[in-house]
Amino acid sequence: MKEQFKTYLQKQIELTDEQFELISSEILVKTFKKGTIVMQQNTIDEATYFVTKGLLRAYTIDENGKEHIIQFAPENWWLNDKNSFYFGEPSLFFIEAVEDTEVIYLPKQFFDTANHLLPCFTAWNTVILHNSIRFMQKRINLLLSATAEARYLDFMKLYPNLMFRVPQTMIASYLGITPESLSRVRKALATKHG
Amino acid sequence: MKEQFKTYLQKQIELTDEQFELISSEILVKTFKKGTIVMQQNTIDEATYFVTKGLLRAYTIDENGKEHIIQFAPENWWLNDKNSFYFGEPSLFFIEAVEDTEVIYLPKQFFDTANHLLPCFTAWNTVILHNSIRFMQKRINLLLSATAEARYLDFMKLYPNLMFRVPQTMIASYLGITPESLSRVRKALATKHG
DNA sequence: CGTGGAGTTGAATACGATCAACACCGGTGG
DNA sequence: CCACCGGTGTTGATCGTATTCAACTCCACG
Repeated sequence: MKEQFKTYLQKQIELTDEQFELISSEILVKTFKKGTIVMQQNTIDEATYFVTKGLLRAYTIDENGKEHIIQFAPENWWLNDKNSFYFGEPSLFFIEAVEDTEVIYLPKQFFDTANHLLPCFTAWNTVILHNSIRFMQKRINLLLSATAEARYLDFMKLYPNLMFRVPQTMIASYLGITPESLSRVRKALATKHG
Repeated sequence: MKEQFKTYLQKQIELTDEQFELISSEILVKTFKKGTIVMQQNTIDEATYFVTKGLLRAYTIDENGKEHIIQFAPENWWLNDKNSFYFGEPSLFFIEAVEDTEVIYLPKQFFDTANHLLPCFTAWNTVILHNSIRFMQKRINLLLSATAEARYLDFMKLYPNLMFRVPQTMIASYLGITPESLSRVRKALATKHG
């Protein structure tokens, strides 16, 4: 619920309870059952999701019907489709609830008012954006340069907890390989390290 | 020179000549001959480059000595290594001048003062960050889902001018394939379309 | 118990990588 | 003016990694 989001924010920036009251009128709490499509491709919905419980994934489907996962969003992660959220264009992704999930739904104007009322909010949000770019640059580099095995090892280091929450099929589609290939990579690693 | 940067900024945001004077004291003009390494990997330099003339590329070198291009930056593009620029950690990339190049060199404090003196600068900078994330999300999706040929076609649409400025070897390493493969892709496309 | 989805394994295939040779072009110096 | 050179791109032959398609196991859940 909103309480958890407030706690999170107060850990990140200076924020009184009163200030939170002012900005929180814009936000909604939404829950989704496992497997629900939270957002369809090619739709416009100028909002960001903040996950308070559960797990979301953003993915595309190519012309052969295969899914490709752009990003996972577990607890305390942000997720949005930039095309839709920020530029008002049709979304590139689908967003789906991988588990039963609860999110804070933040329309664009939430950010406008937060930026107005809380000077430090802007600076903090900028850090998040830079950090997100840093992560994506690293991911691009891995996709360009690393083998399936190396990418899998990196994934395990980056999201140790997701390993046990996400079916292997989805991990494979995040890594850009088939589920069969991932299975073989895992087998090779297992025999390698005993 | 700085004049070109001013013109660029004034097209983007409200900015008087006096305001530009105030913020421009922080910036430097630098030039690099073709082939110069502008920034080494694993160095810390908290600055951003704005290209006024020429072309930069950001790339990594893997353990086999192969290069992988993360990004090109032609005229009026921004380029930085987030690790170094924003987080003060050793850089992930090399940056090299692909052509004789002139840049505006913007230390981190330039952004601090610009944010202070020009309220609209922050908002505009945020748009740039969101846009850059959008581009990277799209690139990740392509790397996950598209064949070498499809990625090449997308590259041509996105950077029609770079086609003729960048050696094929570099395009290949941006696309994540070998120069030989790119050559074959081009041949296949040529025979396909006459 | 059965049923269906997730994961594993095997065999055949395809796509891009690798290694090597060669063509082409622009620049340099005899 | 020509011979040489190095860098860039092309082509061919072979190799390797991941894909595809199919069968099978294993649970979780009804």
